[in-house]
Amino acid sequence: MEEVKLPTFESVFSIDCVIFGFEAGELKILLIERNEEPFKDWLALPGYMVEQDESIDDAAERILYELTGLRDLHMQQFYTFGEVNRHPQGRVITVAYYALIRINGQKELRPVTQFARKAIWHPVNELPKLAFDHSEIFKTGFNKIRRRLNYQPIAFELLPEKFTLTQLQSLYEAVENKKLDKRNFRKKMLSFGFLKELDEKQKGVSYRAAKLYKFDRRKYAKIFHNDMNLG
Amino acid sequence: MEEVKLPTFESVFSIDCVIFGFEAGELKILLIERNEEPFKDWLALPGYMVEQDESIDDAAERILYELTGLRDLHMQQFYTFGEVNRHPQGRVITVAYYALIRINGQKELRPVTQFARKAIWHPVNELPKLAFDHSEIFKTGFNKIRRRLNYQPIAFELLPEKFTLTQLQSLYEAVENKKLDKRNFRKKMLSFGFLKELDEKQKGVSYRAAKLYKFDRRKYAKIFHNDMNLG
DNA sequence: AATATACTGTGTGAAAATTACACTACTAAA
DNA sequence: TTTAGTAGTGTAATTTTCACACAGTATATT
Repeated sequence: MEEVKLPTFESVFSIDCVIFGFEAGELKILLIERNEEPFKDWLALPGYMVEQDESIDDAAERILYELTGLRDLHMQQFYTFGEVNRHPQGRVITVAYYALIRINGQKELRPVTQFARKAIWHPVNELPKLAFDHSEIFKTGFNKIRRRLNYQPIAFELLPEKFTLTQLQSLYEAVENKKLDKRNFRKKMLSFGFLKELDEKQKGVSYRAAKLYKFDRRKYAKIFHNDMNLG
Repeated sequence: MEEVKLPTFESVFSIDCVIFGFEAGELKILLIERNEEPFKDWLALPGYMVEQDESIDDAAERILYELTGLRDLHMQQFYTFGEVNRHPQGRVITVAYYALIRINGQKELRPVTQFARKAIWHPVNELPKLAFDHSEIFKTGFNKIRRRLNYQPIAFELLPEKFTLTQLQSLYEAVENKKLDKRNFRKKMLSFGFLKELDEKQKGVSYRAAKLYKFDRRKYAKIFHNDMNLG
């Protein structure tokens, strides 16, 4: 980082977002390329300051939109980072949020402020060093969703609306970073009863097309008041 | 609440603590009686502002000590509350922490600031309305430890160092609010292998004394890298 | 010393869940 | 029509969970 004189400020709150996506069998997160000091040109989590008159949940939505152009995802707070010197310009306590979304080739990622030069999807495996303590924030968030995957229906937010069981399995394998047994996985998933088999098949593959399924949110809610146990 | 003119302030961070204790088969939390506006004379969670030059973890320790006289407990952050109007005097975002401790009859609870008149243990079942949004904070914290009880060895922080299996069971029953089967509970607990049977028995009971056990932190760490599954 | 009281400590069988494991069926492309 | 590549399926062994009841023992009471 260059030596530049920067203004300092008193206590402020900020938000940082860890947004997961799944594409080509690979788990990715959304990063921005910073266009301002400090850490100009570095990759960072989308994050910015909370305004006086907005709740932190609202701030998270706004900030993500401004830095990446993404809207209307259900973000969820997961941890607050409050070390004294985590930000070089002053005291900044940041509340970290995560969300999981379908990566949508056509939906363009376009920051609406100058603060981010661009937003990109980056595989979680080969992450470079990120600005501030963002590497740590990412790691904490990844552990969080890794655990939540097994008792909350978050996998379906990462997949297209219609998906094959193999896609679902490969998502679990990517997050848990281990191979699962195909027959056992399918048996268990279907036994929950919240997957709806469609009268449709996968298109555009050069081999036997698989059946498509949908996640049935209503059935899920009926069956589980809270948890599913994929332990 | 009375109509009093109060100063306002800009953004500040605060900490609120949800401290659980277990006594006489009952789960309790630590509350203070406020001695200052707003919510003077109300019961509240121990909580106060974070200073400029302390991390939030440090602040949590300091604040708990100042308001209750308690020290050296391992608190853990669990959620951050950031609604705009949660505090009548200005914008206050609060990071909530929990801890579980042995209630120790002889250890006196004595606030070291005038801000709290006194600190008391209150059963979690019949909680009155608390100051600010503290009822909500408590509820969130209680749900958190209810879940964590099943995959982290937190129960042992609430019990005396030497405890009987029946005491352990009644703690689980209090937190989960349901009866458990004695034989199955003991079988499963012992099967983990981290309870050390002592050559000692319960004292001062007017019936057959039960064996005492200790939680063996070293064995626990060896056996579980992370989790135990009491599902 | 006998008796009442109150909790401790223990085992088994049935049911359910988890695991390991391998081949045929199908589709598209060559 | 052949090839390449994934889809889709069942069973048996093992492990885990669950339901369930009574004799043993320390103390207090008479």
